[in-house]
Amino acid sequence: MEQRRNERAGETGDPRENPPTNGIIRHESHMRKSGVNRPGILNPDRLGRILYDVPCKVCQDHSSGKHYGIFACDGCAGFFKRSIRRQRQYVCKAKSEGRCVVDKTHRNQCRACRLTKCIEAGMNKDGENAGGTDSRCVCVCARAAVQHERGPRSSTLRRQMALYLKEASSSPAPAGDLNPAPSSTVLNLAVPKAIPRHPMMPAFLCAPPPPPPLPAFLKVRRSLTAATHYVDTLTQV
Amino acid sequence: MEQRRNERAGETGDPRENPPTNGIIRHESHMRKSGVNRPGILNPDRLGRILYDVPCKVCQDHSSGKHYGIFACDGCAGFFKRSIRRQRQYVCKAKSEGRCVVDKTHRNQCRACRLTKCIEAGMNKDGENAGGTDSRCVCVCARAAVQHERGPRSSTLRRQMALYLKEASSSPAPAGDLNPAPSSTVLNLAVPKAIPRHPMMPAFLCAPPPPPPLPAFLKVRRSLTAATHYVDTLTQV
DNA sequence: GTAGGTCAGTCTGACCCCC
DNA sequence: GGGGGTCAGACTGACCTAC
Ligand SMILES: [Zn+2]
Ligand SMILES: [Zn+2]
Ligand SMILES: [Zn+2]
Ligand SMILES: [Zn+2]
Repeated sequence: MEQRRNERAGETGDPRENPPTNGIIRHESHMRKSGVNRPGILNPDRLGRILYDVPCKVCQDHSSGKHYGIFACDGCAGFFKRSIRRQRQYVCKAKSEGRCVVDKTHRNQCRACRLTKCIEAGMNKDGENAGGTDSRCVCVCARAAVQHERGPRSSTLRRQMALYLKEASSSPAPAGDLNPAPSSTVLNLAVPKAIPRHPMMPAFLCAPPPPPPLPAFLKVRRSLTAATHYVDTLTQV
Repeated sequence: MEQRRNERAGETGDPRENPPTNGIIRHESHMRKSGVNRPGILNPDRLGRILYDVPCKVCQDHSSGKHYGIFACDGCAGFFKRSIRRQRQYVCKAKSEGRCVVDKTHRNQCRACRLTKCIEAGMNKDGENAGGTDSRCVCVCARAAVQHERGPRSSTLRRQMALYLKEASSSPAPAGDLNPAPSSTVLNLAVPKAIPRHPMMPAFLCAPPPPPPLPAFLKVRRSLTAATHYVDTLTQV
């Protein structure tokens, strides 16, 4: 039988035609976010983050300081980080191959050209010795030496741990019946099993792939972003 | 002070360069999905859904039957539905304005041209009397008469209801202290308040915008998709 | 001050239910 | 058979913490 899904190849993501609602709303949405009480959202001390007079060297949007060696906006910085981290290989699909416009309005039209421009503009994973000339090979060739990851923040870990402990203590048994007692599961947190894991990856975040009694916080809302990266790294190394 | 976020305008979403992992994995991911036990995932009776010999009239991908009047793939059908439903207005950003290639590999490059091609190919919101000639105006002009929405499926409502009842009965008080007793909240489910709501929208899914004691299932995993539509509709009518 | 982390918001398309 | 709903997976960028 044909496996249709295997044929797929394209892009996926967010190429904003309708970006998230503006900041004010985001602010509010943060305030009433599920349970987590985020500390310093929209910290007044940091409202001057954006350098309105210094353009992003990649897309000419307002920059937010230097990123990877050049003045860049949050968008391009994040894009570059993700691309390197996940070792993305983009392909320009335009007819005029590799000549797509990369400015604030078009930067999400072609990832290949955006990344190329990032590199040409001098972005460098080391954040130094950039300049714009021969700083190539950051993403494509083997020299890419992916940037170091730090794993979840301590605050995140604390929050997830708290959440897990709370759940473990409240619900006697998840649902099934062949589950080990939750108490033993709690212990497992501190006693990492022999699961191969990324060095930066806190042990208890390495979910045992098969077993059913998954700790709840491994299915965090929807942002397994970090965890996903680790998996990528693991499988690719 | 400048409200930077207000300036934003672009696209956001999934323009697949790295689409979700193939079907087999999706299948498995469904099987071990959080709590929900989805009934007939990958139903063997429906594996013949795809018409491998009939191309999508929009992008030439394999079609899955007629959608909105023409043979179309799931992607184009979904794209058309979302565009109409949310009354999206796309703008072609290419230099050769409005002449972007729309095929399987390029269909996510330009939403404006994809929608245009959907319409030109004869897609019609009524799903009938199409043909490809004068069936325009489906999205831009007033004749668009957005398709009718049905609201969440009964099965979904049942699931969410069950989930909510379970939560309400287990956890004594969410976390705060000025929350009304959960029991009263349960009652609110059956006794819709005077909140203006979409006719298709089950009353208890109309979250009271300001109050803190939000029923848990209003923050369902991440798929408020349907609910979002309703909000859109509400504000736009 | 910049590196890396977080996560709400948005989109895509395979797959499902139901008339 | 096709309409509409579902939702995992993927991405973006504003904002945050930490070194
Ligand atoms: Zn930029
Ligand atoms: Zn390009
Ligand atoms: Zn198509
Ligand atoms: Zn176009």
